[in-house]
Amino acid sequence: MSGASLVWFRQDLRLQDNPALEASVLRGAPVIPIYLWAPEEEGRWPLGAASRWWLRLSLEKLDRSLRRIGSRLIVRRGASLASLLQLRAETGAEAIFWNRRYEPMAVQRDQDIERSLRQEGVTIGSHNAALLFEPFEISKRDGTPFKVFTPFWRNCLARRPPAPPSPGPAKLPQPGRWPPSDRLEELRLPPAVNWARDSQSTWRPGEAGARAALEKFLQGALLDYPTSRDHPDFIGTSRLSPHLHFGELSPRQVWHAVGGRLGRPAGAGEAIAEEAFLREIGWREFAHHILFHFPNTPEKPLRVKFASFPWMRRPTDLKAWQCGRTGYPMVDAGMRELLATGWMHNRVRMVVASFLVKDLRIHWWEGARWFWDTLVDADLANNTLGWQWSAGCGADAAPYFRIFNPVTQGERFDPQGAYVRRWVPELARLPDKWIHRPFEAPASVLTAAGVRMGKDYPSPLVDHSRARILALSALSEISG
DNA sequence: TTTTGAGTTGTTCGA
DNA sequence: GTCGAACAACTCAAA
Repeated sequence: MSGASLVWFRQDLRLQDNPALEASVLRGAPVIPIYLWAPEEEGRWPLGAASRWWLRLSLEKLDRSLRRIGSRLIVRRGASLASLLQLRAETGAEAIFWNRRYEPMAVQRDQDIERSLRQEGVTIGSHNAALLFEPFEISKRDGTPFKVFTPFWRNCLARRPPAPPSPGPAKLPQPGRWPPSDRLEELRLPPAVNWARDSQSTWRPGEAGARAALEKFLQGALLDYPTSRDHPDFIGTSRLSPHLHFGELSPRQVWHAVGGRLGRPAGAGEAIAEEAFLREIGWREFAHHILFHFPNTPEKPLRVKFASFPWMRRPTDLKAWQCGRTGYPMVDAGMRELLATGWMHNRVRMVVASFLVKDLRIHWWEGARWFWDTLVDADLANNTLGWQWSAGCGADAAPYFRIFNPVTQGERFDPQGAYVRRWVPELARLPDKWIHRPFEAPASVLTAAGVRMGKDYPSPLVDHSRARILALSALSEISG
């Protein structure tokens, strides 16, 4: 019999629709599933606290699922190449399979590893589990990558649709003897401080949780998605982002589940909703496309003239933004939701991002870094695209004059103030009229609601209309 | 090569 | 209260 196959799990923590796993089964030899913990190989972006919390639970679930089909997950700390060579020596493995990643550090590392292992005579198989379309297969007519979303997505939709997802293996062939595994506790994944108090009740990491979330979304919120996705006070979005990031669910599964629902006549409303939702999956594709072709965007603006933008250094204001104490209820509610649950509603992400980069004129890096540490769905491609877009220096960036007004956004998308009341409880007793602008409320109203401005709730860090004008003039400095 | 139309998510002002 | 126009100039994609 030929030597065993290693299946190297990375951001593909699932058994279904997992091409690397399938390839290893097809090979016919014993299969040894492994996970390698090497945060120092992630460059400037080692997993943040919220992601580590998620990863810990997801790995546990993966191990349990593997045990149900006669296998298990072998975990190792330390440099990936060294671990792979060590595992090969211990098990006599002759082939290694993995699914591709697209972050610049990971691409480089994987290439190096592949070269070294091939020299050792190991068979390597790398597959696509994370994207509907490979970034290196999509290009404009002239061969260069797209930089605008709409033509990019049109091009994707005109292609052969992604293959249907495959079911997971019913059984995995075991090796005669299992190599030793580090215990998950030894990786010290979850942060010492349990900052994610509410995360446990909000999320169900792992493949089963991911499929349940998808199912729930398809049967519930999808139909109203085009409008309800903008209202942060109830669950109008899919909340699939962390599952997709860790690969507990594949975009192919989402694509086919959305398009291929049985027993429902596809009315016009449904078609519009499905299209709108798949478009968001398209943005995820686009973010990976941009990151793959412009690998320095996590640190450098895509539009080079932004390199000279006069960003401000104001650590106290940054801290206030992080803790949700800016004096703008919509911003503060979002930042507190993030700290409590490891997630923030998309509409609110745009509001808080605009506030940081336009009202405070703090560098988008600071926002990107904070999101990286606190989001359970932190994803280098999405995070980079989102922050550069907000700052106006990225792909398809917002026009210079698009500066969100945190009060207007609150009144439009959280008209009853339910979202603010939930996350900024000290304002809960304010009437709707003032909930998004407590700093303008008459003294009597504040007293009646038990709010002392500057004590129970902070006065605004900046005056928005003034900050807006300053942002516009700063932007005009770098144009022309 | 040149030209043309278009580009996720907004705000404000004045009629 | 509602509505349309103005808000830069630039870059991108495709004809």
